Amino acid sequence: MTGDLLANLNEPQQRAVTTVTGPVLVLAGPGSGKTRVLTHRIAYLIAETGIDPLQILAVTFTNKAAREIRERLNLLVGETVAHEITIGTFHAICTRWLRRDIVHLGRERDFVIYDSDDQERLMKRVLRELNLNEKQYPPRAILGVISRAKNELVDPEAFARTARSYFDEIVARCYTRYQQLLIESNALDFDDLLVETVRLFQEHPAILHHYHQRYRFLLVDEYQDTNRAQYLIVRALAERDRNLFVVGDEAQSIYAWRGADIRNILQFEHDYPDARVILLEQNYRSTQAILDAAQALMHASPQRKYAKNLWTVNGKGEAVTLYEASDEEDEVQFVVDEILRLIAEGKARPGDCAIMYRTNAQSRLVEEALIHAGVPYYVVGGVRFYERKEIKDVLAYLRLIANPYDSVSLQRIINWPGRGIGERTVAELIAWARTLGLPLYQALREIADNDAISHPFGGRARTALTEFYRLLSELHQLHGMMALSDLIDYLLNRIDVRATLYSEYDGDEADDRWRNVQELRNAALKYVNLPVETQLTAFLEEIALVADVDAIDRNSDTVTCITLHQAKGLEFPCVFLLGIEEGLLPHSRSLDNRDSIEEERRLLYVGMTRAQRRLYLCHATKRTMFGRVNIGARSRFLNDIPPTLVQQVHRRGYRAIPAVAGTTWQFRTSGQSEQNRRTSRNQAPLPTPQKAVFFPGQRVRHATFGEGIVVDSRLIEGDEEVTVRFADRERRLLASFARLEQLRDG
DNA sequence: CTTAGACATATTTTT
DNA sequence: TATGTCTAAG
Repeated sequence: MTGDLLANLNEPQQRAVTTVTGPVLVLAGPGSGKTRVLTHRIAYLIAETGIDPLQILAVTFTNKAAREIRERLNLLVGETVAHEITIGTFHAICTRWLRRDIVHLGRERDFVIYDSDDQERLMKRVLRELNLNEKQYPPRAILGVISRAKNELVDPEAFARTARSYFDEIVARCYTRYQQLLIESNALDFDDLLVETVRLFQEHPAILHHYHQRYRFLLVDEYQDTNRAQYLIVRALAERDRNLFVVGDEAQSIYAWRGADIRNILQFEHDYPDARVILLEQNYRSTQAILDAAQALMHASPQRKYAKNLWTVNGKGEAVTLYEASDEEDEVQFVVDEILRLIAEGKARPGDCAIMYRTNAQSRLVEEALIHAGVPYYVVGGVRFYERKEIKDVLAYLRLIANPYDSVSLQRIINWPGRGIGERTVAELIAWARTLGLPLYQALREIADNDAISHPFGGRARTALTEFYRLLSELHQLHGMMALSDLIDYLLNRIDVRATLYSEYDGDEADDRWRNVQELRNAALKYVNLPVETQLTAFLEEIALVADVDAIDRNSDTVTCITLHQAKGLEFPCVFLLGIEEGLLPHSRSLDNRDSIEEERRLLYVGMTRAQRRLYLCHATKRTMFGRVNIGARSRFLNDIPPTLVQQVHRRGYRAIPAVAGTTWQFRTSGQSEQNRRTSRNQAPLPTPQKAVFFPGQRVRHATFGEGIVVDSRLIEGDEEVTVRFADRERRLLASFARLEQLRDG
């Protein structure tokens, strides 16, 4: 057994797996087999040391990572055993613990979880209550400060005491009220999930003791991304047995702006003087050429503690390519042409390629160029499913069914579908409820049921509010009474969501949105096997914490377009990095601060180390941003990579392909772009033709270029390259992407 | 209370 | 450029 688990591990990996007790810090360079070490270690603990799987707790940052670990453990120790190990994100695990014990903190166990959209809505309400201007005090900015405060375990009172600036004093007032409203709404935001867990451990040693007994072996992934609260949770859990195993890489810390505290990993040895430190430096992912360039970048950084020296047996490989584009169009065109070339030469498939950029705004051009070339692609991110308006609206009803005190949800749908409760009435309702110190739902109940109470609502408003209350309580009655999918069906009918959507949006868009709602309804079918009472809660929780279909489908053979942040943890044979320019990477917003500039450097490092075989670094000398042409200098980071490590390519006679007249509109509206996104993602697997389908002289039609005549056709690498003369010019297309429609002669 | 046009606004986002 | 929010008129 030992042989199996250690067989394919290098020496430091083996040490990491077999050092069973005491604190261990594993510094894992990119591509060094970190997940392997984590999973093999868990398997080793169980199989070799006889540790009870129930005593193992493994914490990750993403659901994806948690799932990956679980799946690999299924293979290593079998599903039955793997099932007994606690694996999850900080937030998911804390939620579970809080559901059990939050009553000890004076809160209800059926709390809802507010996502950033909910937080923002709540903060807007706070600002209005406090008569503050949203322009002067942007809700997001205030929430950012509050989030940082929470992560540092600073409560509203402490924050108010230490407020230095006028702005902070304002924030202090907002923070106080925001927290009151969260409690009143029986809601926790993401930060609260962590903070309340820390409180639980601090204020109730017996509960902490319970978990000391339960979890004897702790593993934490991506330790460099932990914030203060997460650090304290880990420290509390580990303080008795000290069997703490953390994995991380300070060079890949790119979330400081979200509160991640790089000191947690840098000071691990200080926190645990007896810690074993293990460096994983052998890289299994990239070529030496890629590693050399990436390392040159990092070696130029003034901030390095655990400098790693990555090496690989993969060989030198292709030189890293540097391309200086004249502008952003040239840049994406180069990338797309290069992808087409690699495909045509059989050196890559679309699914091998990833295009990475600093800001989401850059994705639009990329998308257009890919559509234009007929290459299947898919954009990671964008509007997440559960963040779509229609979905959130329906979810708001469901959340109210589970917890009518959820004031954000209530406010969200108080006039959706429209029922004559306007802004004015809502404002008055909120103000009135506040003077009575009642949650909105209770205030509504008073209006509906208590004739004696005096309130400012006469005639129409009063009727509308009463009816709304009756609707909510009717729906609330159904909680736990029927299967979730039936409940949703009932709801959709009761408020006629379909008709509402069709009245709000026209044809195609309404179709789209209604389809989304149905998709939501189908997602609920998954819960059919749970007891009826728990289906809704389980559903809502999964939605709150599992955020999105965070599975990037690597099976569909499509080019991946992705931000650098989201690319962390992924790998692709061919990686194209765009916009490596001053102002974009490092981003202009990071320039005033040394630390944030270094974070940008690490971001580039993360991007570069995603590449397995080919890496392209691109920048443009001229870029249009916000409708203005900017001259962009190449990024300072490129100067840190010696010219000997990159090969600069030039293109002669480049000329942007003019957009085909009358077709650009396709990319203009977001709705249409959404459409394109979907179709391209859902494209059927590539056919691999044995013989040519097209022949010279044949008439064909292309979705973008229109009708044309086939000039030439030949088979290449399992595909067919067709040359077609269109109205404007000749184009070479790959049959599998171009989806040419064959027209009959006549 | 809803609707059209003006106007300012503009990273990254594991949960 | 393109988005969301504010303002004035229907």
